Amino acid sequence: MIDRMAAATHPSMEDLDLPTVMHALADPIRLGLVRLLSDGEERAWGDLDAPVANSTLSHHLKVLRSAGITRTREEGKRCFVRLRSDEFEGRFPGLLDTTLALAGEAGTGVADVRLHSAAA
Amino acid sequence: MIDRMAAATHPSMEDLDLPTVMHALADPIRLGLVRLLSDGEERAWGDLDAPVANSTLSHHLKVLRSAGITRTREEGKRCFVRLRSDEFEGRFPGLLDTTLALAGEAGTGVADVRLHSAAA
DNA sequence: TTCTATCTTCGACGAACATCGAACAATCGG
DNA sequence: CCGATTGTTCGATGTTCGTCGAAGATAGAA
Repeated sequence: MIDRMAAATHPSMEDLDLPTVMHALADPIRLGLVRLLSDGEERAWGDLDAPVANSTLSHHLKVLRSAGITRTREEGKRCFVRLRSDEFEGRFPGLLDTTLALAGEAGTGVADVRLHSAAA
Repeated sequence: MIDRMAAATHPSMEDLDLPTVMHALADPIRLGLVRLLSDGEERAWGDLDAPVANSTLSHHLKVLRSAGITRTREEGKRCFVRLRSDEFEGRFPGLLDTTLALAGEAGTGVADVRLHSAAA
């Protein structure tokens, strides 16, 4: 149907509003993903190990992408994800850094998202 | 039924998790309320002028209260609301300040919540 | 071309959510 | 005691959300 080739659509930062962004950050799995990506490195989709089905993981990544938080790059058959840190910082100053600092601590209700065995 | 006298229940900061807090901050009306309270002053419930029915406003204030963001005080027949700034800062450092800074700007999707004519 | 790996989309489900009006409880003033 | 004021709760409605499995689409390997 869609577009592994049409390159997953990414919103312009100007088009984003605060409620949308907050909502994207209001889920344990998505916070776990953001935490995993917090070092700024790009990660392969297939290396992401979250406690949900692949279809659900795809959904969560779409929500993060739609909220301007992550960028997805397609390379052949595989996908890579990373934070849009700099751009996001320009639109919502401080929000990502603050959230990452909080999501990094234990007991904050963030899901355990890690990398599959063969880490990069 | 309940308890204008049992004093609206407020959670302990340790019992709060990040997804809950983010969710509370993911609504235009609630962000508008938080913005209105951002100066730290206590406001009378009846002075709050939000574009929703009273029952809905009551609901939103309950969500904020349950997320540890606001505190409600009852004095006789009337209610007063204020932010739990200091306590909240201790549990989620930086989050409230960052959010308030962002909610204060235009074009961020925050609802227009103000005070009724007779402002305090 | 055919098969395989890699995501994405579809369709469905139950749960949670925002919203309203009406009914209710509590307090204060006659 | 009666009535007005002030929020809160209830019940209902329509929407959105998180989740899954199955089916689809694409790129590369065989």
